[in-house]
Amino acid sequence: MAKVDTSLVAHLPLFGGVKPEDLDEILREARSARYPKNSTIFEQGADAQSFFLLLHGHVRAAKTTPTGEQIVVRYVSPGETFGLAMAIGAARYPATAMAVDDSVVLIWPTSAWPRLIERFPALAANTLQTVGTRLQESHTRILEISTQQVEQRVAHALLRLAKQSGKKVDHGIEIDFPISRQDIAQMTGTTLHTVSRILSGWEQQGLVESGRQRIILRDPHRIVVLAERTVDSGPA
Amino acid sequence: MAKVDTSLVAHLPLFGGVKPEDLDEILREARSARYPKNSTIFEQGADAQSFFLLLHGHVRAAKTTPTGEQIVVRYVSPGETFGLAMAIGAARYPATAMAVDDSVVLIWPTSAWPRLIERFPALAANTLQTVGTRLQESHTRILEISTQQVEQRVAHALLRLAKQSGKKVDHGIEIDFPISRQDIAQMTGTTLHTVSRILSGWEQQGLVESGRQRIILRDPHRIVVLAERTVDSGPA
DNA sequence: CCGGTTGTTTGCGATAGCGCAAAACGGGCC
DNA sequence: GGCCCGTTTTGCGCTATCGCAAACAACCGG
Repeated sequence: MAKVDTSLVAHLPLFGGVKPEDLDEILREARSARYPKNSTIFEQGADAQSFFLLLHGHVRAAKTTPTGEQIVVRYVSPGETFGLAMAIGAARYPATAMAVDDSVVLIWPTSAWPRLIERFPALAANTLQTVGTRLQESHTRILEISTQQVEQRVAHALLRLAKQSGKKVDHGIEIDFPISRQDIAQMTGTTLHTVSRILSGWEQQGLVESGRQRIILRDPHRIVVLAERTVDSGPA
Repeated sequence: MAKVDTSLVAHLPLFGGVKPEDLDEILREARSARYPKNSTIFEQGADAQSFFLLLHGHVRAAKTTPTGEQIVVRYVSPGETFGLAMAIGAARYPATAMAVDDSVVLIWPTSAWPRLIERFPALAANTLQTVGTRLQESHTRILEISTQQVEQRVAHALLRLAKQSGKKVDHGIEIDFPISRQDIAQMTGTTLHTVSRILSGWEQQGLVESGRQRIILRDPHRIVVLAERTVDSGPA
């Protein structure tokens, strides 16, 4: 099995307060794997046999209703954990994880978790911190869906994606993984049609440039303004 | 200061895996306080100086936008913790907590948390579990707001309230704390007007009986049906 | 280089739910 | 017992957004 260099992961929040030699021990329990673009890492409802740390690539976590509709729970960036079902005492994954880019992950067996946190309590504290942060973000998202119009929500979503995974390009910021209108719709609680209309509009105003699964923010500042705009009318 | 009997709280999830004598030590760091109905326990944005365990009563956690709109994040029931800002490494409370009933809480200073989890790692593990569960519930809520119609969402909200804080009464289940249409609107991402219309309709069909800040589910079973109903039309 | 597949754009109704306004209601307080 | 205030109800027009359908466009594999 490929050995993972501790120096590559030592700085991650997950391992804060863990001594280097302990880190080595933790990593010895993991294996690494590569998931090609568009492959499924685990499926909602499946036995939660493992938990993951993303090293390279991007992973989309999505939740599906009984009737087949989905929402994107989040996009996972390198350095983040996902599939932490055991942290909440769940035996099954509450969402589906799919690689949106060729991705590399570290995989621990779920069964190792209790022992790991007992030996290295910092792991539990760190995980609590990240899960807590996600909870707060989740509440913010509920607040937005509940109180803002679609256009503002899409603006917020793009700004967040740009912050999280934006790559500077010539004149603007590009979201550096493939993302469709449908995906954005599923992040903002709307339909791909509405997202398409909004982006078309923005494109005409020079706010963004976009194409097939590709979005570049050309004028982030004005998008921020849009995101914060109150419901009342624009320029009379 | 009133001494808290360990036997009253020993069974709570928060203290799972904590030895009785340790529990005693943990409780010694807390003080208890009583908040009368409608009093504010802490305000969004305030310094997170304490975290709380609810012993009696009910607490509403709500988040407010810059423009003054709010959502109800959750209702806290006895035995649950709240105000865990430190768990996510936040210096300020992300929401406002208000007692909806006369309530009694245990209060620990935020500063005690790091020491507590170091000495009693089970606390971190237990808290991780509850925060993780809340995160999942939060995702479920996003899924509902994004994919269901208002009526279904209200149905789900009432069923959850009934499960969490329902009191059996003559013919039905009563939500055993004061809750207004506005509150329900803020839980489901709609307006008090719409909630009022829906409840009026349900009342006529004998599904619920309600009044000023009071709701009784008369026919939970049919409400479940409503909650699960797909968007398509009702009886042709 | 071509055909198929997947993602995007856009037009055009249809409508669920909002927002405003006003009236009715209920309960506690003096 | 009567008044005042917060809550609830309800009517009515409005519109943001959906939903469907159809035409495009871009990429992929052969």
